[in-house]
Amino acid sequence: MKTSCRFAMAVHVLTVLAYKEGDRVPSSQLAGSVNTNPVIIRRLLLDLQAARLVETTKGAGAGSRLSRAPSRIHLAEVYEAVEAKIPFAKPTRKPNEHCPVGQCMREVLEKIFTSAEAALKRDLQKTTLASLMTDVQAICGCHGKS
Amino acid sequence: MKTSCRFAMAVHVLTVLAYKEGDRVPSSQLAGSVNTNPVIIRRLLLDLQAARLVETTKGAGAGSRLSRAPSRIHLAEVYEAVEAKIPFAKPTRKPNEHCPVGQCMREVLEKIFTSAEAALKRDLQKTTLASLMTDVQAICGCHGKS
DNA sequence: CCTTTTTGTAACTCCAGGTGTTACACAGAT
DNA sequence: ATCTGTGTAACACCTGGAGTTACAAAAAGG
Repeated sequence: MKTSCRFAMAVHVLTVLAYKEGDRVPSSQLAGSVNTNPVIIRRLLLDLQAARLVETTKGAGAGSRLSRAPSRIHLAEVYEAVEAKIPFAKPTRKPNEHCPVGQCMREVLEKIFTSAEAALKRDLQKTTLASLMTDVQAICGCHGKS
Repeated sequence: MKTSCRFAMAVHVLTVLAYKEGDRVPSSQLAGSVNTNPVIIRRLLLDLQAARLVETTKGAGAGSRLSRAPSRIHLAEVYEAVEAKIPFAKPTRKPNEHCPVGQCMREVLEKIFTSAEAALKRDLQKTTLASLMTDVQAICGCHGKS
């Protein structure tokens, strides 16, 4: 299994926003922190906006901020917001028609994948942005704005 | 998140082998069931061999078979055997040196990813090849050797 | 109204990884 | 010796994500 970088980037971005405590942060600044292109960040923010995790405004002095307290944002939401909708890849080619096992393989795999992904989300649900921030502080000792 | 097709293919292959009840099955036949190329199957079998899930012999009348009873093979093993070693993608570029959050992001994400993957494996562990076979029977009614 | 800042978005390029294919050496059975 | 089937290399191909540039449109401030 593999995630795209999007989940890691999203967590990074949201953590930065949490530290900014409601200040509007432009995509260029977030891109600086993640060390990527502002457009990548904006595309990510679009997903986070749709999930009501951040609020973004346009214009001079504008940018994004969290739309909720960090304690009320858990990582399962982030995962759902930015990660691909189809978690487990199914083979592109159809299974052999004549093989009895192949016929119902897709259905069986579907069940397994759904259950596994649910377990994964349950685990991510245990971590909130707030608890993540205390971890960050414990590790590198940074806290407060910028 | 996304898996490669390898996990789905591996489950498919192992299920077929389970139905063959110890008979040696050549890669060409397995490829026929999955509807892919025999080389793809052989590459997959190499991983399954390394994980001691199947035994493969060479020569005329040879092929692969399960090395254990289906009830003693659970999907977490299969997952570990064939899936990429690095489950969650980390950004290729290093985070900005000047950003305090970026500094420890990797470490924090590592913890989260490890925990999430463990949860996923625990879920897969609940399904054995044998229980999967009863599901297959329930859905499409096939049972016994091909 | 004009300028500045910043987002949203399109149109690309680039790259990695997985899939598929062909070809061939080697191993084992009869 | 022959036939069957694996292990493996060397490709071509395709998809998806990351990155980049460019530009229209929105909002704020004079």
